[in-house]
Amino acid sequence: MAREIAKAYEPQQIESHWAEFWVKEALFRADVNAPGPVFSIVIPPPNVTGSLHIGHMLDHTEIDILTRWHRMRGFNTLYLPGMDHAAISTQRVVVRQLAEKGIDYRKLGREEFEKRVWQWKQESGGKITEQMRQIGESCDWSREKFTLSPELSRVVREVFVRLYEEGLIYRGHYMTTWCPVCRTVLSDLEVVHEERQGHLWHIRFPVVGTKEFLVVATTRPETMLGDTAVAVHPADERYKHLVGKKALLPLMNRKIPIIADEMVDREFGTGAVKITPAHDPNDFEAGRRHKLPEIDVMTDDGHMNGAAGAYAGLDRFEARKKIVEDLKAQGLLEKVSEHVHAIAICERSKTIVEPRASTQWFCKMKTLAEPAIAAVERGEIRMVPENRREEYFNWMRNIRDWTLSRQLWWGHRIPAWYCAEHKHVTVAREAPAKCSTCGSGDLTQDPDVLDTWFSSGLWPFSTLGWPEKTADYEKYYPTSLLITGYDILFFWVARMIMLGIHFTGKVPFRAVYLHSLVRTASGEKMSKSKGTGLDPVALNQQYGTDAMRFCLASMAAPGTDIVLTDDKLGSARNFANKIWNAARFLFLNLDKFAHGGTTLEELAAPEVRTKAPYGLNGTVPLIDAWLFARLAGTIETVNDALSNYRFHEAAQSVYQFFWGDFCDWYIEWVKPELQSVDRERAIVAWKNLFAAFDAALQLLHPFMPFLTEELWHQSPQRPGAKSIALDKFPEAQANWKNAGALEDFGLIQEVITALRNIRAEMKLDAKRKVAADCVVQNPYARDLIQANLEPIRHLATLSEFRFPSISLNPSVGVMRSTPFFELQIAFGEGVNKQAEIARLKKEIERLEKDIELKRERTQDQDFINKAPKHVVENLGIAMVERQIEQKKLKDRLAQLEKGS
RNA sequence: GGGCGACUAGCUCAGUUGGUUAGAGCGCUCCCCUCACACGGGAGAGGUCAAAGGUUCAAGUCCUUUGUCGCCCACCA
Repeated sequence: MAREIAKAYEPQQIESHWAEFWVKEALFRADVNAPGPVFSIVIPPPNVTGSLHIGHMLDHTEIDILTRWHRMRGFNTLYLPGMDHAAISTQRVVVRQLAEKGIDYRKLGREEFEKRVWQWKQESGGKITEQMRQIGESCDWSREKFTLSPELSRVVREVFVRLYEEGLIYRGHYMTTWCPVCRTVLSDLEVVHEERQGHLWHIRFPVVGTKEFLVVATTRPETMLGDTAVAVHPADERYKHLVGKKALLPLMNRKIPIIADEMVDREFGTGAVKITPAHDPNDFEAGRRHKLPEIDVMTDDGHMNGAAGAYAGLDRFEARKKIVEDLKAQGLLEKVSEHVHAIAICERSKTIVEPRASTQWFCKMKTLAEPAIAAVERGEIRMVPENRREEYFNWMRNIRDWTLSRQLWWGHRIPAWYCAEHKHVTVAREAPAKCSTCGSGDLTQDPDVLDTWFSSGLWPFSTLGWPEKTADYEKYYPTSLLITGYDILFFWVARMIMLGIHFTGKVPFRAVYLHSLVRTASGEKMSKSKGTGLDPVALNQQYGTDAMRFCLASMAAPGTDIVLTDDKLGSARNFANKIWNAARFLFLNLDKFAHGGTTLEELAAPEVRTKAPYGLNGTVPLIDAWLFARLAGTIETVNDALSNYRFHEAAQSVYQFFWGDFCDWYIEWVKPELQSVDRERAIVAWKNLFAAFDAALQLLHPFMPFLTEELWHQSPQRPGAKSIALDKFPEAQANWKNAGALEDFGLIQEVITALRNIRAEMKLDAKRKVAADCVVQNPYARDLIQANLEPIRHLATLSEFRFPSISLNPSVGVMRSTPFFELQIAFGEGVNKQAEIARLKKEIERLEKDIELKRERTQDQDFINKAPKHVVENLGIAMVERQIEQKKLKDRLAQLEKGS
């Protein structure tokens, strides 16, 4: 039964096959009744508008690695998938699409528009979950959730009503931030600040009844149309005499009071400030203090409105230009100075936002924040990397009320109704029949929807059935872990903690791992909807999903951002190919070997030869004891690293084990043994090879699920098993640990490397077999080397490996030595003496410096007295070793020079 | 205006609690298409750990200052 196995790993077909298999077999469906400790994780719900971008790829890779790892270790595991309705960005997408078809969404009307969005969601909203299936995420698809589903909307209303009844949600008229492109109010978090070079316009306000001017400085001249006062500091001598008088607002010819207020900074600008209560947060407060009228001069889309007099209808920036021109023409522009200031920009539309007083729904955050701060302080939620804690505390301690309402159509409609007669508010879980205050039946629901993060804030418990005490909720809440990017720490993580504790009395997750962001080569953040990023789907096609996963994992050091490049993906792809080819070697040779009559099952039944303590008598070969000791160490490192979200360390460790240890040394070492005429011996070799390979596949599976699943199925073992994903993660056996074997094999490796080094430096033909001599003083080391004579000869391409009883004569060949052994290849084999002389000189000099440093230290009384004993001892030993080595080299050099 | 992080090999980055000779991948040099793999094998070169002080017997690692870069938070017109 000779097999056909491709020479290079071709991931495409294999991936789609197993992706389909995992979904079809519903392998990852969680069972509340299954045994084992619980590991539950909910996905950071991607936007329904989205397709898989590189940030998701990282998120999802990390989540899936940990999920698969836990599952294989016997945890009752749930990975719950889902999507976010993403109020503002979804609305933007659909509005744009309609506009492309020449349809104005406002003309459609709300009901029709919502219908179109749902329709759109039906058609293309599932893209990202489809991609998640393709990349093999081990989700429980039967539990998939959507934030705007009827089921979760119920939870949203429940929470809203409860918070309202507790007095934590209120409606009021305050200063808010308005985006003229999105045409909605935003929360603080949706606004980003950017330093820009701007201007400070100094404008003359004539003081009524005098010839004086009061000069005010502003960065936004267009807002002056809504000015209702000018303020100076009460103690400012320059202006004291003007307080109480009126100023004439230029262009509008409105008389406005000159007031005194402590808020004014005498040092800034002219020390006089125009007050625009409707368009500036400070001015809003001042307006309240001084009972000033509030004049909103803008429309929802950033044009000047009817209150703006002659400027009505102009775009806000057009209006600014015109106003400046007009002021100049009237001689009222004192001067213009350069001014650097931070301007506020809508995170989504990138337009400059406007401070604007409006009536909105808010949530009081202080009371919610306190227990959320405490939970992290007490360590009930572990935050990784830890330095993010400070950021979290800082934000939470200075938290401000959350603007909940949005002037959008797509989202959770606010469950508040107003009666026609008195505008009484009725907040209810379901549409009420009459006003709760006056009993009127003429009710209208609030047109606004909730900030999309309101429903995402409930995600860990809303998805598990809360407020009902469902089996899922009881079993899987609190979730074990949250993995997401640090860019949404405040948007999402903090709010989940606050709302989770408030409503369930428990933290929503035991740990938060905030991962790195993936950046472009130029260091720019690749984020949702930006379009700057690499396309992971295309890259997965090109390199393989496993390679992508492994690449991301191996770069995902906590706290550092990732720059993904082709060469890195390429090397991960090479690793996948290496694994594939190691398997190919196993399978092809196994087939050949099996013709001898031994069944595959027999060969594959693991029988690790490390049960007895390994020794030189041959009962347990050194190579096996060494490999399984390395395996044990690798398992330990991987487990430890993954427990601490150190993906890069886990990946690196398994990479080194597979490539460096298993392929480069173990396979090469046992190759001759596998073909041995001694069939018993060969069978045992095969069993060990398989046992190690099997463990390696399991170890690799969380990182590279497709490749390992494929190879696991191609392996001849375990009849009846369904998937490696349900197999066990390898556990290090107690008798695998073997410090002696590690050390002893290390010596053998040194011998082989030293021999190869001579060959390479002396430019010997790589294929030419040469004779070498070896002198070992230490009897144990000599026995060890002699016991492994055959493999050494094979791996170092030697014709003969001799152990002369007399010491070696440096004048007859090139040598290498360590404290344990001396090796020599004679000049007759074609080596260059002069090159060796030069090398020796350099080496002696290097040792000289090293010895000198060590000598100084060993003579330092402070060091001897204060450093730990073992450090002092080790240093002494090291120095003596160096001295001996140097002496040898000097002798050798002397003899070589004498001979030449 | 506050707060945080980074600076280690040509490039991209690791480096847990301070302790012999600071690691990896890619790139580079030399040799090899050996019957798993050239997406490979073997052997190498390459670093005064941004700078200056300090603590310590001992500093890439701890402290201070400086420089360069990046990020977050912040209602100064």
